[in-house]
Amino acid sequence: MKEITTQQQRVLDCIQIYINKTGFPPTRANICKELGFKSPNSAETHLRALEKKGFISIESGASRGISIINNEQSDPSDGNNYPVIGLVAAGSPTLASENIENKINCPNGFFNSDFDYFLKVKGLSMKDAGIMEDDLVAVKKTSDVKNGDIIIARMDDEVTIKYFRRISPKFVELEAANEDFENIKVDLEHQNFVIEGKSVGLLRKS
Amino acid sequence: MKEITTQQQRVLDCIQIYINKTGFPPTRANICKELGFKSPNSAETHLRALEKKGFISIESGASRGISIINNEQSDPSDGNNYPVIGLVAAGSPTLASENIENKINCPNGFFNSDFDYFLKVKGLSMKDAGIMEDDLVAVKKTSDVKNGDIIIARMDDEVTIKYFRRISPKFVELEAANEDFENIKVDLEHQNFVIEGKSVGLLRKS
DNA sequence: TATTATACTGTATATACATTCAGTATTTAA
DNA sequence: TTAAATACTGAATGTATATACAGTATAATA
Repeated sequence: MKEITTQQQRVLDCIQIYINKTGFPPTRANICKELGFKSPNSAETHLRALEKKGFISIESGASRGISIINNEQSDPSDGNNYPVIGLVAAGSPTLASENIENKINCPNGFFNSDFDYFLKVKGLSMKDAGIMEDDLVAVKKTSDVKNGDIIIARMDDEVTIKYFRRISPKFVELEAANEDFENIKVDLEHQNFVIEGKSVGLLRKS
Repeated sequence: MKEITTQQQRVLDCIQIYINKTGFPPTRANICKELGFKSPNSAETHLRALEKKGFISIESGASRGISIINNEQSDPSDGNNYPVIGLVAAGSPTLASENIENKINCPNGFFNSDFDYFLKVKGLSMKDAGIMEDDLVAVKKTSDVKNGDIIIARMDDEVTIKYFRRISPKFVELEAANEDFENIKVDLEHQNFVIEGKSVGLLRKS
């Protein structure tokens, strides 16, 4: 992160205040009015400078397409706000902001174990375990899992939620809770297999 | 705050998710793309309905001028305590202290609808709906239920959770979500039948 | 010394967007 | 049983908005 100038800071503050007031970012004209500029290009150049320095991102062509980049590393669970992450076929359920759909506030000790995020389930592969489409599974990040645990695993960029079963020192079986799905036998030596965490609870909002 | 429809809830969720992802609200076209509408007017009318009902505000003429109105009055630190009531074969799920197993603290607006208590489920009659033994169903006390709703009903002191279906003015059918259970046909004129409430969410603590 | 970044005014324009109008169909209240 | 609300498609339009281009001026590099 490079040095920010006084004027750029004023523009950045102006954007934040505008969002707080209205709920959406300002246009170039809005910024000009707030800060007394007489040309939209004044705002434009400041925005480009702020983007270049990494303080904001600008979506090309989109009106009001400004978003402030938050460099607070503290996030994932700030206070008791837990991120909701969509389960997509490809890509890992990282806590990167582009994967976070929203956040849910939970009191301390809401589930029997602490947890790190909610995973929004796609598909019905665990329906016999009572896990349905769009259910939110409370996931604790850990690789310490036991037979019968419901785990979130990643194989070659594909993320799945399944029952865990160790069948030999070098083999693991992932069992679906749905007779329409076949079990997956994982060769730990020759396959790219990562245990992201395990389910410690479930939330359904309907 | 008036009742929100399913489609309006989808639009509202879509807006929130879009803001969380991008940092700014969607256009009508964005909403159409997300939800599969083919005309921007589909989004427009939903937005007007949501505005009329007080869920959002729209700034006239401004692009992306949508902001979600947050009316959670109480601060997050002191959510409400909701009683957990055991579903027992006999006896009604009243809020009498002898029926309350414990209490669970939930922030306001935790589920999409407000609710009155958690019902601890016994048995697997609703397993195909993803409701398993010992699950906690968030129950809203109401008799205003539609076909397909999951309701909590009482017949002659026996409390059950089932799908609701009105089959004629004088008959109601209670459908289990489990092929091992038979549907129950209720004669409204000659049977003692009370709708205690409906399910608006679910919580599983394992 | 030439170059780059900062900090503006002012004009212009393609397009992104809100918004209206005209339909169709279904469901729900009065 | 008429009216209103819901839930859409499809087309049209004025304007809100991003963004490029042409300047001017100062301070900070290299």
